[in-house]
Amino acid sequence: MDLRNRISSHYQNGQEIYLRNISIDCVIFGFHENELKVLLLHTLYSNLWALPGGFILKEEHMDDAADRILLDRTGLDNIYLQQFHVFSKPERSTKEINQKFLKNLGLELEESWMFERFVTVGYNALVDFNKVKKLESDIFSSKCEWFNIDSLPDMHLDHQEIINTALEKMQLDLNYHPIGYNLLPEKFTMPELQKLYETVLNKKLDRRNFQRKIIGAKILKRLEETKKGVAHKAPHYYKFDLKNYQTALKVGLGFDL
Amino acid sequence: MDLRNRISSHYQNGQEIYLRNISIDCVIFGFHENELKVLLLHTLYSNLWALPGGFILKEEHMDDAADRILLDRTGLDNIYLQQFHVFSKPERSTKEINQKFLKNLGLELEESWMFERFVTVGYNALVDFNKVKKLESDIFSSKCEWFNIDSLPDMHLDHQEIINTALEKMQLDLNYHPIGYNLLPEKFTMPELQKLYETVLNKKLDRRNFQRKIIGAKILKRLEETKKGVAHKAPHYYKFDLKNYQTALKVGLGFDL
DNA sequence: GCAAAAGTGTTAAGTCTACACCCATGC
DNA sequence: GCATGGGTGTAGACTTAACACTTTTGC
Repeated sequence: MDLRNRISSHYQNGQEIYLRNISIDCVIFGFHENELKVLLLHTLYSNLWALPGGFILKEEHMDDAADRILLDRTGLDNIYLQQFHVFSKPERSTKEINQKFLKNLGLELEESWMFERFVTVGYNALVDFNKVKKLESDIFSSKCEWFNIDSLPDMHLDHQEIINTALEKMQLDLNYHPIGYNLLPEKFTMPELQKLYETVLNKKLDRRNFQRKIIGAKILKRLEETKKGVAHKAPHYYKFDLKNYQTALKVGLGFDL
Repeated sequence: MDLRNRISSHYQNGQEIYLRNISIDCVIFGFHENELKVLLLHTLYSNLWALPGGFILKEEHMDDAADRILLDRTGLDNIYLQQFHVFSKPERSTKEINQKFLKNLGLELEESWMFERFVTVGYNALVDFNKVKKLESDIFSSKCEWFNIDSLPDMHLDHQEIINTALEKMQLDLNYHPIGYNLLPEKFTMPELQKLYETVLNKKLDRRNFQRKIIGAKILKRLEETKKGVAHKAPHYYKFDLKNYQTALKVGLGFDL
């Protein structure tokens, strides 16, 4: 089935398998070369970029739908994914915009469940940039790429607002919950972890105090192994102590950074 | 139009005015005689109690829908209402349950938009128990009553879980945001405010430290007037300094209690 | 005058911030 | 051997927790 047919079929029959009026958009953060990245798709029907999103199957838990969307785009499984906000402006997507998009693809339809209003649930995900080998666009997009958080392209609908809210939410969460697992490689150095926090929080942290606090939280295990090939004292590698990390996710860290 | 007709019409034609597959449930907290209360409706179709809920009109912002629901039940306007979580278990409401409920009302239907699965968005509201003069049930319920948070009756669907989550969320929020406005009368004493915090947090707080912190947050204005008719030193009345209160809602209090 | 609860201040413990020195490595 | 950046300790500032005494009021 060619792309046009698949899109047309989605517009004409999607309501048979998906819930109506509700969608999911994922803000997938990655961390690479000391920069915070977001995963975006280039839409086929406009010159805009969109968040990876999708719909909820009729018998599917919404969280599973978000997992599925993430898996489809990145091949990643078992990711810490959380809903953070519902976006529900009535004008956020309209029949007119949708018809225009379809027209750009050479399709025309009078009625479709896709023309109805959608309320969208925003999900946050933190993934290991390096583990993402596959980047697959969906049927509405041609490319799937990482963008630096502070040089984003023009965005589809209210997706810029969704990203802003996701970032704010993540910064708030940082004060309670650890991050890093899923976002860093399995072994990492303390300065790398600190860079991550600094990037997400967008502020400098004291190296010594940071180390003391994180160590105090007991979410790390220090390895004997040190990083090789650096022109200075070799930093230790650490990995997360998954058991304590999970606990901290639930009960919080107990301090601010 | 009698009640049965109204319900029947809602089941048969509701989809013309409401979004499908998505509903709203409000956890409305009130504070009275040192106890935290929740507003519940007694369902007509079962012996269970339900959260005040409803649906989103096709051209309505979801937040407005929540406001409307609250207004309809309590007559209260301009309430601090926030979405806190989306509940989306596929089995949380089923066609079978709905048909059973209808049958209890002497109605029978083969198909209805109401038989489809619903994802529900939980909203938190804090209201002044004393300002709520009107308590109006909706078309699915016979009574609208306050219940003590720790002696709740048997609940409809997953509404118990929704209340639990709402309470947890509110306890978390307390560490960042002030509460009290909307929940207390316009003038209140410091011990009354403290009781409110103690009740919501479910723990004792030191009277002196509490006072110092709250005063330090500058969200209160002390009045000259004192409470009369108490067999001990008369406490001052306070009211909220709305301007600073609003700021604190956004930027947080800056301390834990 | 006594019981009950409000108002206020102080001290000690704990936490956070800021800062300096030493150490290991590649070049 | 020197430049770079990692590893650790500590003093001072600040915040928080614990606690006691005085005040006002109704009875």
